[in-house]
Order: sequence, then structure tokens, then C-alpha cells
Amino acid sequence: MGIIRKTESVGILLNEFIDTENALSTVELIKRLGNRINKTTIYRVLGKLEEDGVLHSFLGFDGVKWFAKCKGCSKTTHSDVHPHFQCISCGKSECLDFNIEIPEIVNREVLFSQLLIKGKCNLCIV
Amino acid sequence: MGIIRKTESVGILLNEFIDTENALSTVELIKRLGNRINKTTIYRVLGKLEEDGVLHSFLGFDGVKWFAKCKGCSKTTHSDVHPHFQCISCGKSECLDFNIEIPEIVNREVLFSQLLIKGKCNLCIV
DNA sequence: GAAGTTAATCCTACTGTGTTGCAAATATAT
DNA sequence: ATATATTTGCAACACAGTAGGATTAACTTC
Repeated sequence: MGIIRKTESVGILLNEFIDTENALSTVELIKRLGNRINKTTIYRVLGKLEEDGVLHSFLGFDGVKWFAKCKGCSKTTHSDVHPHFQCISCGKSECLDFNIEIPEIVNREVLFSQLLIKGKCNLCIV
Repeated sequence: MGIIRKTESVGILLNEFIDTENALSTVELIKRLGNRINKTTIYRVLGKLEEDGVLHSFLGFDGVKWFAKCKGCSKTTHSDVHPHFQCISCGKSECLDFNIEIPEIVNREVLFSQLLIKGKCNLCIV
């Protein structure tokens, strides 16, 4: 049921996302904030922010969960279904601006899709 | 460096993939074969079969690894870059026949992509 | 077909991400 | 200021996957 109270943990976590358009992994957030917020709380707050449509999440290639800001989402509709890009060199992940068209599939009801693109980011291209 | 010897474990594992076009998760394979093959071996053999281009893998929505047969792959080239479908009701995963076009991205070198489509399979559509 | 070589397997213990239950702390309502 | 209900922290746990090393089994060579 999402965030109800404006607590310190919520503020600290949201602050991490203010400065950047990049996605942040749970691992990275725990590394950065683990001495100030318990990791259980980090997971819980992230989950609630996702429910509220403030953040959205996706799985990286290693199966670790990443979070990034939503742009036009609410508690009821998550319209953020864009692809994500992950750099194989530095590991950085980010949202991509375009949308891909998912074709109809016979005998299947398509509800949601996740496209993850692996490659090298601008800093890591030799 | 892939499979070198034709061992019993390799035979048993390959046999699981003969009958079906569906993907099988490591969890499911360990459940089925755990009493006959050690789970470490299951992971290692699956990894080697993937190196050899016999199987390919992808991550499901829960982050669990799935494997499915390859169709035109070899040790050197994995041409299996099709999307995968996972049913939210029964959990079944499968390969999809079509390919999606990944657009060029400025300042990014695209190397690989993974599209996972979540929905309901023919048996689970009400 | 037996002996030697080396890959593959099993076992145990371990990582690392993420979760659960419950007591203590803290934000909000009255 | 007090009551109450949500959040947090803590400790323990769950579970997928990995590592090292001794043992077993597949292939090679004679």
C-alpha cells in the first residue's frame, strides 16, 4: 500500500535518485546507505516507492534488481515500460527513451514485457 | 570449454530437453533430477551445454535462470537471440519465434539484448 | 582389454540477494 | 501531550548459485 509516512529513510533514499537519471541497483544502494539505513528497510522502502509509482524496477543481467525514477506513473498505472541498457564494462544501467512494439502472439495474452540491452556505454567504448 | 566426455549426467540432462520445446528452469531441473545428479553438477553441465551452443539461457522475472534448446547455434556463435515468454499463472516459459529489431542508440554499442514477455499462456487464459 | 590419464562428479561449505517475524522507535492523528 | 498505527532495526532465515578438493568414471594408449 505504498508510503504513508514521510520518514528519514524515505528521504535519504529519494535523495539518491534526485541527482541522476541513471538506475541504481539494490546492491549499490546498500553499499552507499547501509551504514545509515538497515538493508531490510532499504528493500521495503524501494518496494513501496515502486508501488506508489515513484520508482520502477527491472532485473539486470546478473539478476540483481535495479530501480529508476518513473516519469508518468501513479499508484494505479505503471506506464514506464521502456527498455533498459546495461553496460558490460562498468555495469551502469539506465532507462532508454524509445519504446518497442510487441507483436500479438497467438494463444497468448501479453501483459508486460521487459527488454534489457547489453552493451558498452559512452564512457566504456574504446 | 564445454562438454568433452559423454557422461551419464549429460545424457540425463539432455534427455529432459528432448521431449519439449519449452524452457526448463534450474529450479525445476534440480527438483526433477536432484536425487540422481548433484545440483552442482547440474549447474556445471548446463553451463557447458550453453557454451557448446546446445542450450541457451535467460533470466525469468523472478531472476531464476531458464534453459532451452538452441536451434542454429555453435560453440562460436549464439544466434539464438529471440524473445521469451513466461506465463504469470503457471510459470511456464518458452521461446518465441519472431525477432525484434533493436534500434541504434547514440553513444552506445549494442552487443546483446534480452526480451522477456510476461502474460498468460494458452492453458491459463480464462 | 587392462592400466594410466584427466575430465567430471559429489560433497561440504560457503556467497550473496532478498525475506520474515517481532520488539522497539517514530510519525501522525486526536 | 497522549494514543495508535506505521516504520525501522535486528537477527535469523530462505534460496539460487559457486568454490575447493577428494573421489569416480570416461577416454586414450598400449
